[in-house]
Amino acid sequence: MDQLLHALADTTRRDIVRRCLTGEASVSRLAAAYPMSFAAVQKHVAVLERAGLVTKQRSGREQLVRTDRDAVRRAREALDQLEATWRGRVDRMSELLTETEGNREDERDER
Amino acid sequence: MDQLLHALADTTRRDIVRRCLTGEASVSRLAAAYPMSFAAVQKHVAVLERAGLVTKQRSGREQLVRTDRDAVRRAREALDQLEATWRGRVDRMSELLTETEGNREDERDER
DNA sequence: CTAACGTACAACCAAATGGTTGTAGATGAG
DNA sequence: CTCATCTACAACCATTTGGTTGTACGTTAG
Repeated sequence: MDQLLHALADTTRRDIVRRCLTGEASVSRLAAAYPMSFAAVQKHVAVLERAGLVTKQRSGREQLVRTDRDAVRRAREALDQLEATWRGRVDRMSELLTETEGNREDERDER
Repeated sequence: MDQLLHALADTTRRDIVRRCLTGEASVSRLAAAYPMSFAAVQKHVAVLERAGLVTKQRSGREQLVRTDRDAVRRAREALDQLEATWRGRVDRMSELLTETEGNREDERDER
C-alpha cells in the first residue's frame, strides 16, 4: 500500500501509467517524452514495476512497458476501501482494521 | 496531488487520519499511540496538514487534530478521477487531461 | 508562584529520492 | 562483421524524508 501510493505520488509516473494504458511504449520512447535522462525514466518505470502497476516485456531489443489494468483496478479498490474505512463504515470493522492496517500493539491507547 | 498521495503513502499517517476521524485527539495523545518520539508524530501531522487532510485547533494547552472529512472526500474524488482517466473514459478527455496533469510540452511525441 | 504538561522548533543524522554521467552488454540494420 | 540503438546498471550528487535529541515557550494545575 505504501509502495503503491508512493509510486502514484509523482506526476511523471502517473503520466507514464496513463501513456502505457493505451498501447505500450518502449522505455526509450517514453524517455524521449520527458525532459529528463533515459536512466531517470528507467528508474521511474522500475518504481512502477515494483508497485505492480506496469510490466515490461522484451520485444527484440526494445523493452515494452505496459500498464497492468488489473493492478490499476486493484489500486482503485484499495483506495476505495481506505476511503470506506474513513467514512461511515468504520462501525464494527475497527477490529478487522486493526489486524490489517493499523496493527499497532498499543491500540488500547486510542481513546 | 503529489502532496496528497505522498501524505497518504505512509502507514502511520493513514492511521492518524483514521484515528482523527472519530473524535479529535491531541498531538501528545497521538504520539503516545506510536512507537516514536513526539516530534516525529508532530512532523507526520504537519505533512497531513500541508496536504489539507487534517486541521489543528488549539484548545487550552492542547492542540486538537481533526481529520477534514471534506478533504478526505476531495481526495477520494481526485483518485476516482485519476482512475476514471486511466480506465475507458479517456476518449475525448485526453485534451483536457493534457492541460491539467500531463502538461508536457512535447506531448506530440506520444504516439 | 512554581511545577508539570503540551507544543513548537532547531540541529543533527542516516537512509531514501530523483536526478546525473559513464560504462558495458544485447540485439537489429546494413 | 560492424555500427548504431536500446537497455541495464553502477557511481555519484543534492535534496528530502523520517527519525532523533535538546531547548524554549505558553498554559494549566496545585
